[in-house]
Amino acid sequence: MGISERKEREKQEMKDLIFQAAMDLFIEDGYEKASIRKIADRIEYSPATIYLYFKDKDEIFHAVHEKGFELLFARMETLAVIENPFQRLQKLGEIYLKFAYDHPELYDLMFIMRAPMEALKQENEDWNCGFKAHNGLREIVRACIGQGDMKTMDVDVAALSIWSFAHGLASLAIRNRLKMYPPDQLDTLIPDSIENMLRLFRKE
Amino acid sequence: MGISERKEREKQEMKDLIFQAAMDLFIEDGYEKASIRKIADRIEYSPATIYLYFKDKDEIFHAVHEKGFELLFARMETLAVIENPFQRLQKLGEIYLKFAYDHPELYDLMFIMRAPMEALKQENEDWNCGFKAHNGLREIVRACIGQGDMKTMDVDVAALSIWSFAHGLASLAIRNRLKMYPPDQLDTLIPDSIENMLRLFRKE
DNA sequence: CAAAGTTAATAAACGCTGTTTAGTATACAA
DNA sequence: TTGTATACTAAACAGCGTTTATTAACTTTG
Repeated sequence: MGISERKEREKQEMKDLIFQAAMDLFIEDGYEKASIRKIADRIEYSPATIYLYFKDKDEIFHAVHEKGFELLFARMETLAVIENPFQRLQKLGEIYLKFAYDHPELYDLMFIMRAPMEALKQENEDWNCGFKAHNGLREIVRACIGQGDMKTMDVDVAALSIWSFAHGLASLAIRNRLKMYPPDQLDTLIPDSIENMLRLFRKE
Repeated sequence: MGISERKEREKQEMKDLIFQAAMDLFIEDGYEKASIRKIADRIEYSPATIYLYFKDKDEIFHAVHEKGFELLFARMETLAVIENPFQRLQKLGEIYLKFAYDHPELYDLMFIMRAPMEALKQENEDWNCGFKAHNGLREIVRACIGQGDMKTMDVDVAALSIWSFAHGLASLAIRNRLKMYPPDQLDTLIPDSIENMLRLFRKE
């Protein structure tokens, strides 16, 4: 009996359809504009139908947030070919901040907004994407210190510090808190700050 | 004729009343719960009355955000008596992060939420609180470098880096992105990270 | 003092939001 | 063909920020 398989498939296709509409609307106009009703409108179903496939809005945007991590991880794959751990760290920072610059709404959802974390809480799940990303950073930091490219310090301390710095920079920019610097000054100030920070962590 | 003065005074008192209700609700339950209708309820006026004293919700929460900066600046006054610039920087970091820990909702409004920045945009004003706070940091950094307590680097680069690090730490914690570290590990990891970061900036 | 003008306050509505409920078709199984 | 399970939705609920029209009170003027 292939009927239940087809139904399963159709259910997944519908879920994908909803997700894709949510993703598109979100990327286009941000979280505020991506309402359940507009998602429903776009796929030409009623709002109530959405709730047959997703528990609530948080769950939809948790899915979008996961897709964001997929995009970030895809960009990170280029790291594997870099031999030198410190160069890998440098490139990781570049990728991370470029991602925030290219997809501010996605970055916002992944690292600033509350919605996707609320979805985790309800399902009693771990923040696996976040764990994986942070673990990537930690392993690079470990290699840097092990190789003697980075000053001797606790791996977790270094990883948390570097992430905090990068996230601070990205989130201050995204949430419009860098008004004290004119845009053209920021264009040099931000790369300079990153370079300077790497210099401080580097050994010698 | 003292009538117009009295009216002026009453107008200000009403504005204060609304502001105080907004502040209390916000501190108690956060931004989501502090709706115009609940503010109106609390002071026993109709929601429409609020709009006679504030242009919109953003303007109310811009006022709350300014009050937050007042509280932060009050805490910063203890810095003046510290002679050594690097100790002043250390203390500033401590005050900044303690503030974020003590008043997460206020910190959120001041440095993460979009609402108060939207209010600025509409009035075409500058982010004076932010400018003032950042200038305080910059002057301390300038003194540190001038005195030879901090490694030689551009003042703006150092100030932006330190702020980004501190804000990154605070905002990751407030927006629940540090789940990869159990709370008791964070209790030591965060102070260690701050100490380590200061060590990296310190000369010698 | 009464009439006119000004101001403060609000009830009700508008157009949104996320979510739930009850009911209707349709597709499948017996 | 009949009965049941499934997919879907119209309508409603309860909330939101905000605006409009109206009332009530107070102040000024003739």
